[in-house]
Amino acid sequence: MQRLSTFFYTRPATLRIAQELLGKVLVTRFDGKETAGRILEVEAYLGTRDRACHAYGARRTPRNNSMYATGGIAYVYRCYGIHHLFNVVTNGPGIPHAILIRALEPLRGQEIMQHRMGRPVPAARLTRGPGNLARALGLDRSHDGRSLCSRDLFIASDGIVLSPGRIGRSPRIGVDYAGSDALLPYRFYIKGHPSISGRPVH
DNA sequence: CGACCGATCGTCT
DNA sequence: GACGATCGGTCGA
Repeated sequence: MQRLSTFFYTRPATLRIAQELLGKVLVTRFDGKETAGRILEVEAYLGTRDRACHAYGARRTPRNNSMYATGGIAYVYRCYGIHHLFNVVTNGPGIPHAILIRALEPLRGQEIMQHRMGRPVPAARLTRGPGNLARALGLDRSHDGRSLCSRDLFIASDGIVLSPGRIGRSPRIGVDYAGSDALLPYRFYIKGHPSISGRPVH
């Protein structure tokens, strides 16, 4: 397992990074409990001119402040008062790009994930959907702004390389309020995987 | 299968 | 005071 370096995240190529994150492994080691999952589905949010992005119009508030930091940190926010959504901040300082992680394939610590969900959950649904996976990995607002090159929070490559033909692409989910930007094809996923959220568009 | 609905609360207007 | 980058359950076709 090779941990991704700061350089991976700070490149000014968020759409490329989004695709490269597919197949990588997100790991948390909180409270001595290791949980890990392979990234199956992501969405890119491209800063101040993207209506679906929290930084649209250069909006900067206490909530989205970490988007403006340099790449390689987490942006975690609360959604609908219930869920936490985990993002990877990319690009250089002052450029508020981020990639939402939408689905994982559970690899390690499934017992711990089950316990965190607080109710019986089928294995395939444990880390399907951004709210579910954040909960399963123990991610919450307290991790906002944390480095993704930490001992207890990081993304690694285990050498698995996806052929381009296995990557699907579609508009982002749940951003109808974004007008024409809701149509931008900034969602990427591994085709045909049972833990993909929403409906794959081929 | 698709449509709809309630939960629940921090954030911003 | 309104609103979500969601989720799971329910209802009807």
